[in-house]
Amino acid sequence: MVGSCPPVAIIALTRGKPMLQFGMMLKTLGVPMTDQNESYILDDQVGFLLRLAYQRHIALFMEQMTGGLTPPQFSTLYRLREAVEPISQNALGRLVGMDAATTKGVVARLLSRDLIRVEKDGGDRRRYTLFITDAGRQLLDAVMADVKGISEATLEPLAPQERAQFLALLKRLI
Amino acid sequence: MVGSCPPVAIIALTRGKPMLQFGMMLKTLGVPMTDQNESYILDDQVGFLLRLAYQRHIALFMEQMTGGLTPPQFSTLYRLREAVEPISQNALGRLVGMDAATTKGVVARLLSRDLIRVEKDGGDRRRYTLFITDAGRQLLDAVMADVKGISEATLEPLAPQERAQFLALLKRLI
DNA sequence: GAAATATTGTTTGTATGCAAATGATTTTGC
DNA sequence: GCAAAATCATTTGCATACAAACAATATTTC
Repeated sequence: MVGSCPPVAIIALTRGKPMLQFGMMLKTLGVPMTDQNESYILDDQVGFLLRLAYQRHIALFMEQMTGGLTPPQFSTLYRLREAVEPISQNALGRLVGMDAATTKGVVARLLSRDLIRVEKDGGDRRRYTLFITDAGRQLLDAVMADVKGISEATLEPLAPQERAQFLALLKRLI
Repeated sequence: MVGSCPPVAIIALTRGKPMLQFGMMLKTLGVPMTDQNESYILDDQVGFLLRLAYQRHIALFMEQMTGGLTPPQFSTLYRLREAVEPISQNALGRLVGMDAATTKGVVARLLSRDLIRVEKDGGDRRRYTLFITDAGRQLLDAVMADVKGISEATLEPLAPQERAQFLALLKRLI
C-alpha cells in the first residue's frame, strides 16, 4: 500500500483562516497590527510542499524498487560505480549529499550486503577506500529499469515540457 | 554554520561516466545491450534533487527559526491553530502529512513545551482532542516573520515569476 | 620541526519518517 | 443485534539526517 496518510486530498480541507477576520477588523479599526498572520498559507509554502513531494517520491521508490535499496543507498552505490578514482567514505557521502554520520550508516548497510567493500588506504592511515563489488554492479544493472520508472512515476503528473522546466528550477534551489 | 556537506559545488564534480564509452562501443559493434546504463544522470533525477532541495530548506529553517521549532513541529502547531473544530491527534497529523507514529512524537514534543494541550474526547473514548495553548499562539505570532523569511530564502535563487511557476508545478507532484 | 589547524572516521543524542503489529473502541454491513 | 471492518492511539524496529564531541592522523604555518 502507498501510505496511510494521503496528503493531497486532505490538505485543502481545513483552509479556514479564522484569524484573518480578526486581523481585518483590527486593520479597519486602525489598531496597530503585526500583519504577520495574514497572507501565510501553509499549503503554498515551499518547504511544506518539498517535504510532501519528497515523501511521495520515497513511497513510489519503495514500491517500485525491486532491489531492496533505499534512495540514499542507491545513490551511494551509483556514485561509487561512477567514481573514476579511489574514493574515501566521507568523500563518497559528500557526493551524495550526506554528512559523515549518515554516510556511516548507509555504507554499513551496503557493506553488510556485500555490494561494496573497503580497503585500508596505504597513503593516509585515516582513510578507508571504498570499492563496488561485482554483486553491487549486478544489482545496479538489475535495478536501472526500476529507478528510471520511479523518476517517470514521480514526474507523471507533469507534461514532458513541464518536467524539464520543473527540473531546471529545482536544480537552482540546491 | 550551514552544514558540513555543501552538495551544490560538489555534485558536478564526478560526472565522468566510464560505462558510457563501453556502451557506445557495444552499440557500434552491434552487440545486444540492455541500454540501461545509458542516459541516467543522477544529478538530473527528481528524487535526488528533491532530497537535496529539502535538505537545503531544512538547513535554512533551523538557521533562521528563532522559536526552536522544527518544520513538522511548526506545521503541526500552525495547522492546529487553523483548525475550526476540535481535532484528534491522528487527524491533525494527516493534515500535516505525517503518519500516526510520526505524529505521536511531534505532538509529544509540543506538549512538553506546553504549546498544545490534550483533552479526552467525551464522545469517542479512543480520541484525545488537541488544543493550542496561549503560549502556542504567542510562539506562532512570534515566529511568523521567521517562517516567511525562510520561504523567501529557500526560493531566493529564483526570480519572482519563476517562484510562482515552480510552486505551481511542485504542488502538482503531491 | 613544532604548534596550530584541518580532515577522516566514529559515537551519541535527538528528530523525522515508514512498516507492521497491537489493543481499545467505534462504525459498518448484513 | 452481531460479526466484520475501520479507526484511534501506541509501540517496536529500522533508516535517514543533523549537531556536537572525540581520537587519530595529515597538513599548514611559522
